[in-house]
Amino acid sequence: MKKTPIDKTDIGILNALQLNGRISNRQLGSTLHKSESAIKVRVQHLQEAGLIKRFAAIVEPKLLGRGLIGYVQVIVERHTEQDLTAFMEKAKALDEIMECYHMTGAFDFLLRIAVADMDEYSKVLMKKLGNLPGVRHFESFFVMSEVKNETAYSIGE
Amino acid sequence: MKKTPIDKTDIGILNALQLNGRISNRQLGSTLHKSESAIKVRVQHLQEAGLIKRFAAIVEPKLLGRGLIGYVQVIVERHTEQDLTAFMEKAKALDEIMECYHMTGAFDFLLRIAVADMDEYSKVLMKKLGNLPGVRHFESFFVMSEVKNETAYSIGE
DNA sequence: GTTGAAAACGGAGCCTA
DNA sequence: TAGGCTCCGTTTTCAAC
Repeated sequence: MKKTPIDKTDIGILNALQLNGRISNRQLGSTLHKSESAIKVRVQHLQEAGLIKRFAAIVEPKLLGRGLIGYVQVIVERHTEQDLTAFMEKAKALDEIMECYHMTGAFDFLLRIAVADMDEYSKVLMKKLGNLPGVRHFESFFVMSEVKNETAYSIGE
Repeated sequence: MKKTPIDKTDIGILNALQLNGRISNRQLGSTLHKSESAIKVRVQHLQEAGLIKRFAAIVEPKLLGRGLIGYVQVIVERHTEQDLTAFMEKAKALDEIMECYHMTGAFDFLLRIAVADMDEYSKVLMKKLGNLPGVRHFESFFVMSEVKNETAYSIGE
């Protein structure tokens, strides 16, 4: 069905496609010394195996009215399965929450919020995050400047 | 030179390309009621204007030996420009640091680290993060499970 | 690999503000 | 008249055999 082990060619494909998701199979083949068809089936397999989740255009939120990025640490009231899953379901549904992780340590969830400005953040915090179920405590931290934001994992193997 | 205002067609293009970066111009045109050529020049303009930063394959780090994600809060010794820029330059150069933000509030930088496992994290912390210049304090938090990780900003205008 | 289909590219001409 | 569009021929890429 699918090949689990990854070889050097797959690594080359993954590294290249992470940097340019629109590179042609032919061009990939010429740098990796494989035929276009060989590249094609490998890319398909990488997608079916879930190594490539999707192809996406990476946009600049600053230029699209989502320039304020905040990270929010969340502590919930009780750590029952119902409460945790209820929180997670609601978090997934909110457009302003770009990322949500269940964390180890001093807090339970870490959220990445993207909004236009502090006015909107204030509204989101009160009207939306405030209504998330079972929350005991929020603490917000804001991004002043983005030093690095890399989507491409450098794969060496 | 370039068109700053974004219209409804651009919004449609951006929303679609964020979800599928490999959708064809022709297909985009048919849903947005424009010709293939019109879509093509708009996508070019969106790239030149920096609204689209790049196209990328989004991969699954768990399947690529980068399954442990940690967030690290960093407090630096002094907030001089030299110290801050020195830290940022070094952070940018480290492959394990996928994201680095200069933050407001109780700590100075937030790092997203992707490594294979706790053994590797321990080494990275001591050998690499420990050598970042001017650091006073680290605090690490780890992702137990990823509830949501969205790269597509929903653009409404 | 080869071949037919599909998509991208690039230019000419049209329409509108 | 400049910007944006459509139309269409050419080149490149895709996809199936």
